[in-house]
Amino acid sequence: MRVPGRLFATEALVRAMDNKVFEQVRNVATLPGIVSASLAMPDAHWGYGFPIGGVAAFDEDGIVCMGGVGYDISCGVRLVRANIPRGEVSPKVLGRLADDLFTTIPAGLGSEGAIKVTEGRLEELLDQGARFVVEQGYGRSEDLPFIEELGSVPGADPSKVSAHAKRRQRSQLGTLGSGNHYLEVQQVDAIHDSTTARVLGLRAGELVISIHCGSRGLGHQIATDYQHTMAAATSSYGFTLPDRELVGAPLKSAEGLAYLGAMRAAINYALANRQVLTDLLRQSFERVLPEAELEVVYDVSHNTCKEEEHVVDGHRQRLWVHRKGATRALGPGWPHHPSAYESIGQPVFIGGSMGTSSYVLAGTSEGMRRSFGSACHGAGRALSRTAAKQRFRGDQVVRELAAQGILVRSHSVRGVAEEAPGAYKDVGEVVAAVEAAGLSTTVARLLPVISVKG
DNA sequence: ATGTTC
Repeated sequence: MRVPGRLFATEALVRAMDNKVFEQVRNVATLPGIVSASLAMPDAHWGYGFPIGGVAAFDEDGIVCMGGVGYDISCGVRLVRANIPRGEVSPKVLGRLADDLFTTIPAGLGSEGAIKVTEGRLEELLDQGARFVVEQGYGRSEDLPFIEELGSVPGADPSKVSAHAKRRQRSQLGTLGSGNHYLEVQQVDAIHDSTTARVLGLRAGELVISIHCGSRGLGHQIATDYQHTMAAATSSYGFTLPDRELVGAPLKSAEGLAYLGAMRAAINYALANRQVLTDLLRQSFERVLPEAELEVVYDVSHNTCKEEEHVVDGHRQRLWVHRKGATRALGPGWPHHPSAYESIGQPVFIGGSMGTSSYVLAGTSEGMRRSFGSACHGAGRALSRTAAKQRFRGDQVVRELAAQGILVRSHSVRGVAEEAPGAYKDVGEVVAAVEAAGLSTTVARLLPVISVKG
């Protein structure tokens, strides 16, 4: 190991962790150019090469690893506030909203949207992200300051994205996908930090909407393509690795630069995807609940590699920070923050599971020192998908949640069983561990009202 | 996560 491994968690969470996580944290610590420590968040679990919940930063002489980002490039969460109290919406209207969202928001494996992007326009989309789709009429220019990187990460290189990856996304812009992706209408249940909540426009009892999804088939295909490129690079640059899943290329190499260019294109695709979904969301609310006024609170990813400046051992350094299942949570004054958020750290959105809480957090200066400005990303599974399917029945889960007043609309009964609340750890415990470690502070808790899933 | 095993 070149650096120590460091795990942020409570004793109970460490005991619940797969031993594979510790092995993977240790493996990542051996990689060329890694700085300070190989980190894992309290929701860490076994992933491809890196643990999901893993954070690792490399200096310019280090490498970039596709396993440090994962297959769902730039998966993330956008929070939108509706500026209307739940109490002002009747159960009947909530039911109509659930049905309208279910028909309006394309979701599910292989789901397709109504938008076809021609090849020429796709290059612009991959280069400009949410900024491009706003110009095309999806959403408002006022949304852009409230998206990470102002809606468009620089340095994307669409020419490094394979024709196959481009083809796979053909009808996928503005779609949720499947698995743990969802669109959820929630109510602000508890305010933990009233000052920051006020800055974010979050008021107890009001409705908000979380959109959790990524770059769909495009990002997945980029990861698959570069897995092969990186394997070839690893052997040609003569790295010896503890795990072949950790293949990577020097940051300055042709292969490394190509991956970074393609990965940033996928980031822009994901930002555009969530922007188009926001537009569909507004259309749905406009039909059913026109009193609502939908404004973007923020949009943040949890599967990325980003070039950032951090202070390490007293001096400022340019680093490439891999966050895989770890939310960027930069401290106050972070680059590209909207002026309205001058006084607070980067907003962080932690999804629980269907039927449980989600949390809004904010990054801290201490998190900058301890985790390169990173936090957890979710509850983390307690049961595998297979185990969850054996334990739960999807139709029964839907009925039980309906009895609690939570409306689930899903394209897949089996998917609901896999995503049952009982298949996940307690998200509150994970969030408490992040806060105890000083990585972020808790701002508000959200409770589900309507859940739209693939 | 993923046209869920090229």
